Formats: sequence, C-alpha cells, structure tokens
Amino acid sequence: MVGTWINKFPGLSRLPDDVRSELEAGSQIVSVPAATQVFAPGQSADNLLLLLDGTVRVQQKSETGREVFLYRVHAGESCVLTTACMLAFEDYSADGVAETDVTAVAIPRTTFDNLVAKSPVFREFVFTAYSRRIRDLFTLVDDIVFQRMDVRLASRLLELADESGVVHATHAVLAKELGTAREVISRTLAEFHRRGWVAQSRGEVHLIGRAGLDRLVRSAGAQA
Amino acid sequence: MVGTWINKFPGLSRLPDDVRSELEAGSQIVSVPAATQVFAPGQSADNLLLLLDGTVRVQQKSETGREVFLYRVHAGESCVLTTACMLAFEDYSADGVAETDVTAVAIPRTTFDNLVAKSPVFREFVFTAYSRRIRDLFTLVDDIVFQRMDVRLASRLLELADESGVVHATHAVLAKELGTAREVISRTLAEFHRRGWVAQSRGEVHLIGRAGLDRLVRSAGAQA
DNA sequence: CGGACTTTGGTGACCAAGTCACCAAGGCCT
DNA sequence: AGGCCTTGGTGACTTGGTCACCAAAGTCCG
Repeated sequence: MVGTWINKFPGLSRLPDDVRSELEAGSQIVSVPAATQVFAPGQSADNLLLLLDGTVRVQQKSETGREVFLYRVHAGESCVLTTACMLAFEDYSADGVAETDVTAVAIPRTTFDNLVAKSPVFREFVFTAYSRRIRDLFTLVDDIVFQRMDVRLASRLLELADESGVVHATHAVLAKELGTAREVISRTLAEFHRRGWVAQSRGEVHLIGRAGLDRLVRSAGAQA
Repeated sequence: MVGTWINKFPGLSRLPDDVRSELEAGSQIVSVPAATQVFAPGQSADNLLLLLDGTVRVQQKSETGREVFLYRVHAGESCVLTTACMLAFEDYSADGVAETDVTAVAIPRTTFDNLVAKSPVFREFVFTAYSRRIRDLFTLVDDIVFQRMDVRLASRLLELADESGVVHATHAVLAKELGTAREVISRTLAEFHRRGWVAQSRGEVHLIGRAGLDRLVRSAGAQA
C-alpha cells in the first residue's frame, strides 16, 4: 500500500492529509545493497533519506587519511544533517556507507524545501531529528574526551550484539568504531576475556557475561 | 538607523524588503555583560541569537561533571544549533557563556519559525549556518582523535593571540579549551618556550616565534 | 606593613592509550 | 601443497592524563 511508510515515523503521523500526499508523491522508495556509499564528501547530497530498513554508518574522512566514526543511522531515523548542506548548497564533509542492505525513502531537495516551508509539523519533525543528532555529537565528543576505552568498548559491544549475544566484527572494525587502534581493542578484549565476560573467535565476540560489562558501563556513567 | 544590523550578515542581504521589515520588527537587540550564561541545559532556548559584537563560548557539561569546549560563536555568526532544540521544543544540552560583553539580535521562536516558513533566503541563511557548525563539530572530533596536543595548542595559540601576539589566558583556561589537563598545557608551553617560540608571564603567553608554531601546525596538517 | 588566603604554574611518579614493528595462526585460492 | 591475505597477539616505546604535591605571585584585610 502506497504511503504506509509514513507510519514508521511517529513525528510524521500528525501531518495533515494534503501534506501527506505531497510527501508521498514527491518522494520515492529506494533500495541500496550493503557497502554502498550513500553520500560522500565532494558530492552534494540532493536527497534526504529516511531509513525504513538497515543501517547507515556516517564517518568523517580526516585530512590525515584516517576515518572517525561519527554516528549510525537506524531504521526509523533520517540522515538529517545532510539536509543542512543540501539546503545550503554545500558539500557534505562526511560520508555515509550502507552497512546492510538498506531501503529508504528519498526526499529530493525541492520536495523537502517545500514541506519545510509549508508544514509546521514537518518542520518540527526535521528539527527534532537535528536536535537528536546534535546531541549525539556532543555526547560523542564528551565520551571521546573523558571516557575510558574499556568502558566505551563495553558499551559498544552491548549495543552491537545480536539476539544471541554475538558481535560480528573484527578487532579492526571495532577500533574504527571507537576511533582507536586495533591493538588497544585486542588488549582490552583480552582483559574482558580474562574476566570471563567475553569469548572470542575469528571475526566475532561472544558476550558470555553481560552483567560484568553492564556493571563496568554503569559504574563509569554514574560518576556524575 | 533601525535595521542596519542586517547588513552585518551577508546571507541576509538578499532578503526581500517585506521579509526584512518583518525580521526587524519581530526581533530585538540585546546586550549582555561578559560572563553571562546566554543559554543553559535544562532551560529551553527561545531566541536565536545573531552576534553583532563579542564572542560566546559553547561547551558541554558532561555527565562526569567536567566541561568540553565545543565551539566559539563570533560576531557575524549565529548560535544556530540552539534553534534545532528551539523548534523541536527540546532543551539544549550544551551551555553558552558570553566571553566578552556581547550585543546580539534576539529572534524569538515565533518570528524565526515564521521566517523559515516564508523566506527561501532566510532558510538558506539558517541552513548554511548549520552546515558550518556541523562541519566544525566534525573537524573537532577529528582533531581530538587524531591530532597531537602540541599541534592543537600551537594552533589555538595562534587563533587566540591579539594584535601584539599575546594570548590572555591561564594554563587552566587553555586546558579547558582543548579538553585536556592543565599539566599538559604547562609542559607543552615549557617545551615551546625551550624552543624559543613563546615567552610566558602570569596569565599570558607571548608569541615571540610565530614562524615555529606555524611550521608545527602546517607540518601536521599536511600529513594528508 | 604583614600575614592569610587564593590563583597560577611547576614537578615527579604513575597509569592509560596510541604507535611501531613484528610474528603467528586461520582461511582462501589455485 | 604453497602462497597470500586477513585477523589477532605482543613487547617496547611515546604521548597524554591523573594525582599529589609545592612554590611563587597576587589579593584582601586587619
């Protein structure tokens, strides 16, 4: 059924009917396979993506050639920061890569601009998304500056684990996620292993003592 | 003359006359003394500030009680990230402090929302400002993760120096700027002194060998 | 003026994390 | 089986952050 995707976004449910139809008519559903570059620096973004399925990793390619992971966009969220550059007619400085097969709604610049002008509800949706992302960025900075690596790793492992408590990622990938070196991940995981919190096999980490990881994360968060 | 402030903002010069007058009528010029808290977490911002004079430091108070410097808003720029929270009716998670006496144009939420709806030029102005800030944040993350402290300090000293090459800041202040510890600043400055790049006196750093600092910064930036 | 207090800066010891230079084991391909 | 690439492990070293101090300079007041 056309347009049911709107219901995946609570912020959009209050859109009046005419705006809904305009949004549906002026956008289209796209699918991209895993590992596709969704947007890249030097290539001006011209669609706002609302993710229906899959995840997109957004990272900054630094001048020094290395990459920093910035944030991850999940189903039900939008790559909204690109819209700033979109409407400002500037290139985005970060790049986005589909981590899984992704389906998304692509809203082209004109439709987006139109809706922002016309609909207060849409504006609120957009600015709420902004607000979340910006907050995430602030938290990221905070984490990087003040949080110990073991805490950050523990917390990331808990986030990335699938239903059966397995994280499918090599040490190198985890290192990129956290903006650190592979060796640091190896050593920290070795320590976690020593404490009986994880078991390792090639390319995956099994969380066998979530309680320990949880405790580590909470003890650090509670220094408030 | 009323409204000449608009000319301080190139992005607004193309505003049609009716929007200009609405902007002038719906906003007001405010002055706040140095060290005033301009906005704070837990207190919803309800004005967009466009700085006419002075600077505002924006920082994140972390859960751990410490502060990270995020960015500085200069005359001719706007505290635009607060608007996201403003329009999303969420609290801002960072706080802003006037570093000097500040005069600014305060645009209340309703006027702002109105103009965003009505004027494409205003929208472009706002989103361009967003885009710059977001880029700055990305660069900040990148710097923190990959750049050496000596390079970051050198670059910050060059930025903060007044016309006669003096930086008025204590080691503790510089440490907060860069999210590091005072001791690290002391040691690094001692090293700079040893190399004949700076001279120190209580509360100030004199740049006496800018060339050296410049070289350090450029050599690191050029690792591309 | 002199003494107490505060702010600023300096230091050494120690720990956490990033870097460098390797090596070894596992998996993959032909 | 042999070669190659990916993944993970390790030790030595450097950088940066933390802790516990102390000393010098400035400030406030009696």
